[in-house]
Amino acid sequence: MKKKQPTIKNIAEELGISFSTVSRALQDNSRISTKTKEKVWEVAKRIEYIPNPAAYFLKNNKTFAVGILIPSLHEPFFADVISGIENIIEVKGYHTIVIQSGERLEKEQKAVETFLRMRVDGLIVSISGETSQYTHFQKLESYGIPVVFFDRVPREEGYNKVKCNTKYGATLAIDFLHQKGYKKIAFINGPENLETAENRLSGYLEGLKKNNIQLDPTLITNCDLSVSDTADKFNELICLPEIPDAILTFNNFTAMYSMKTCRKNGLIPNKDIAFVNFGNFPLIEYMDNPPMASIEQFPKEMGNSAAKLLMDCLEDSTEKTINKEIMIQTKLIINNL
Amino acid sequence: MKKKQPTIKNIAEELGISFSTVSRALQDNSRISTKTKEKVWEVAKRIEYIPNPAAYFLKNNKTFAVGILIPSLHEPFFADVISGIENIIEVKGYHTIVIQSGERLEKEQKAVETFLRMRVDGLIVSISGETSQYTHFQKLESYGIPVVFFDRVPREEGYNKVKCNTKYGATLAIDFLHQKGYKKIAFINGPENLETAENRLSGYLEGLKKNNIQLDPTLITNCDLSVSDTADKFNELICLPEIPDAILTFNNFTAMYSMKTCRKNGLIPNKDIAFVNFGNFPLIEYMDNPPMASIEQFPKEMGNSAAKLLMDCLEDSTEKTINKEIMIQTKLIINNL
DNA sequence: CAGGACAATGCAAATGTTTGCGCAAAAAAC
DNA sequence: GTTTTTTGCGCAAACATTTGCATTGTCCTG
Repeated sequence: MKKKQPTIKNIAEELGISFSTVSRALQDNSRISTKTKEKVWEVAKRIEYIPNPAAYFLKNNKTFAVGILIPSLHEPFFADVISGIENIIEVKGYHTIVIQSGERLEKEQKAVETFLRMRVDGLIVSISGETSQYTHFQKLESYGIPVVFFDRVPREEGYNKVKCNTKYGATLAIDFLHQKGYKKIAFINGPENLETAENRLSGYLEGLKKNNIQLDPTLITNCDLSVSDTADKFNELICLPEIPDAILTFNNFTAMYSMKTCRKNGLIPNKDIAFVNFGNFPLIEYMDNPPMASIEQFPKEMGNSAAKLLMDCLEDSTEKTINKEIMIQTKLIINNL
Repeated sequence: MKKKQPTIKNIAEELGISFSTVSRALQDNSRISTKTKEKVWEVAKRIEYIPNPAAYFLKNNKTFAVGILIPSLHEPFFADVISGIENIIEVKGYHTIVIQSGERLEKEQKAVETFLRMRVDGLIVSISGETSQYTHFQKLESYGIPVVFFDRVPREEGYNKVKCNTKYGATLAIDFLHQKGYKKIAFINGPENLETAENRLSGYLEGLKKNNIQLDPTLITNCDLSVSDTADKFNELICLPEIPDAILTFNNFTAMYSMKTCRKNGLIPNKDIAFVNFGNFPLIEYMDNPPMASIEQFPKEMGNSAAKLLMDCLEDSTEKTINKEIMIQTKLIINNL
């Protein structure tokens, strides 16, 4: 059975003073004499008193819990973002609760319910590949729980967003490939409902125009990020009358999946078809034949920014929620073989 | 500002009954008439009442929170274990709080403090590479908070453990390599303080004996799981008068790190030196040249077992804590190229 | 030496639940 | 028609904490 942890009452009894005095002493309130405070602190330390967060919440309506809602822990990008978030919030006394949506809208909605039940103070979210309406998040806002979206953000206005300049990244990728002499550059993009997919596409288009490459719409395709669909889309591409000589992929996994399919078809990645991907996979340097280049999205910075923005929302007690958009730069990293 | 979520008082006021009746109605208590219950349920649903967990905790001393303490989220093994845990506990109404120790004892101790502060109901732990004393966990037990260790467990008796039969796995690996004709099989093991490292070693030794391979102690080395130390240990191995023709590594990362160092030295993995590793890396199938074989540790099963054991501890209100050891089997997976 | 000022502390209410106990009214038993 | 049982519900305490207000004691001032 669970033994109770010490409370301020235990301290009060031991010192023969009232527990309200103890409470104030622990808060270093000026109304309590230094002598009493020191006695209280001594006892508190000795019996290893830890304030009870449940009681604190009842009075102050604050849990110091931040919910993190992401598609999957297995994508190293998100694991990095989490580390970035934690670094910022832990020094402010907050802790995190992570839930994975698994790219499913239904699980995402359930997760929001869970966060509501747990009374988190705020939420940091990257939406699932299926999400295109945001009513479940509006419920949070209606209770005054601030939400910060990162990377995969709602398409609508009126939300806190930390975005990544994937449009620019896509253009960089085309520049790079064009300079290397590639002409038929395909794009396996992510789900159309994701704004970032749209941005990547517009960067891709801009890159083509800039480098005077003729647009071929058959080279552009969207996948649902699953293994099978990525493979299907890759197979469609290499069945075209003119096989692409380079492919840009939505993330690490679509890169991996399509490179595997590439090999299965007897084609050698980066030799027969050049690969460039979004998201710099930390293990890429341990691959024999990684994508030729990757668009680094600086997940740690994104985590930092998202966390800072959320902290601002939580500390600024101004009535209206902040609605800020932050843009993180991208960079093209050439994976030297 | 945070708006308050509805309470049972709101329901009581709306129906003009006392809130204790509402409480009992929500619990489907037999003392309340069906008619009243139905009215209560209707209102509760309409105003989207969610019980306040803080208030519940004050009365019942239960948070329905399970702490998970792991070395790193970036090791896919642990990400899989987490999914395994969640599948079990979420149906029982629990949720998880994950903290990474980063292989550091100090962070691990701090994490335990945090879990204590948050009043988690129980804890699932895989200890850091630095951990060889367990006093910080004993404090948890002294408050009656059950702890289940998995994979990396304390060397001492008297704890709940979900282990993996890595000893058997190591023997399987030697069998495999011997059968393939390898004779000088090196072993880059993990930190000596980990019991699982000891088990892997004894499986390695048993495998050698079983296959009549002469033991060469210079082929056995321990690393601290960092990139640099792994590389160092690999370099030492290939500076030996007799270079090993095969290497068994402690986990996915040591495999990756040493394969990279291998290539840096102009040697081709699996051609000049065969690689076999513990932990089946999910992305291994997307590598051009993965380790020749991997010892699958079934992380999802481990997560399931650990979670079930913890649930047993939490539900069995028998005074004494259960001290159970569960063994998960391993399997050698040949990574077809 | 009464009165006020001020310092140090205690009381009690409030937060949202659960639950033992008690109380009324209706139903059943005599 | 009185007593007993049952039914249905409310009161209030308890959980750990914070905080507005009240209380006590001491010292100073007029």
